[in-house]
Amino acid sequence: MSKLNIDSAASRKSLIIELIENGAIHSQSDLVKALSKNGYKVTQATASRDLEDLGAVRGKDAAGIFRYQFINEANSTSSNLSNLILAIDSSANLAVVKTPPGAAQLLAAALDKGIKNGKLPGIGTIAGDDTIIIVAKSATGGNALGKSIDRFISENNSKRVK
Amino acid sequence: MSKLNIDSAASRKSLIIELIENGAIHSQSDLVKALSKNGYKVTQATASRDLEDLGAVRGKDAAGIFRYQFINEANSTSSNLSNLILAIDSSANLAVVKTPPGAAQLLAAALDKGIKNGKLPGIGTIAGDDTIIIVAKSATGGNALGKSIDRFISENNSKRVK
DNA sequence: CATTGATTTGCATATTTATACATGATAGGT
DNA sequence: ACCTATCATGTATAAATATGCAAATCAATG
Repeated sequence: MSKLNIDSAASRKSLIIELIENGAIHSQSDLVKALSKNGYKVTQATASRDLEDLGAVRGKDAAGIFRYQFINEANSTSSNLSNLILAIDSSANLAVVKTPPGAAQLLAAALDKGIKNGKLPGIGTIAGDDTIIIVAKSATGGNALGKSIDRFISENNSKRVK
Repeated sequence: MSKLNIDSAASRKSLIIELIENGAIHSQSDLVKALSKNGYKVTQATASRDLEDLGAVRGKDAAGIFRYQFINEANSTSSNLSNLILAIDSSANLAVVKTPPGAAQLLAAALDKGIKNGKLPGIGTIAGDDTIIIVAKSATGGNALGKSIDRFISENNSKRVK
């Protein structure tokens, strides 16, 4: 794990989020091609699974063209924060959490509580729209912090995400 | 047209909205069966087209089970009200407009303006969550009112829905 | 009520997506 | 280092969905 971004699964999903937000993914084979251009060689089966994990669905846009897009998170948000964690990555003293669009602030609020309580070994967070960066206490604590976050959110929420 | 509700397309779509909101539709063949139980005999192809028209998409729910559901309307809402008209039906002095869940109030506000301006031959509206009833001036004006509504909304908004 | 143009639908099929199973990789525990 | 359990992935295929085309239906008009 760790290192900057060459570790398959998590970073691949981050890329998929970007690709979808750019509106460029019309089918799973599209996605396979786009990933391939960026150095990720996976098959349609993996694309299908990734999209499922990310909660992306295929529907026609305003122009009547199929695109993958993110479904309204309102449903899952209410009960289960762990649904909002799409990927956790780390580097040196940082952990990086990807969320569905718009969910970062909400999830970051929960992480802040964890830090305040001493349940998470971090010293602070910043959240954008779909990404949260959490700063660890130690210079190499990013990786461990990522794992703590995963545990923290899953313990405080009923169902664990697959 | 008109009559109460035995006219295929529009009322079938209304039913589909209900079925989806009840969370009972997991696939298009599910939908074909459910429609059949309610007296609508259509094939999977028609189900596919109806779902497309309604903007419903298939994605896994919190429990990991596939369900059809409505996509976040926020996108289309902003620019184009005609996207919000899913079906227009009429009976005697009433026109009935179906919208995606939650969009009825918004669309009704626009219709109210049209009435106020004299651009729509109606005398008032009531809106629920996904349905608007508009009362026509004349005892048989529902049908014509429905058509006026369609025209009114499409003229005041850029793109016409398919 | 015949004609025309537009809309809806089914049929058959192409396209797309999901998944059972097998395999290789990874992490933990002893 | 070995064993074991868990997870990620590909392969092959099943399941589900979209769509070109033709037939049927409907609306409007003379």
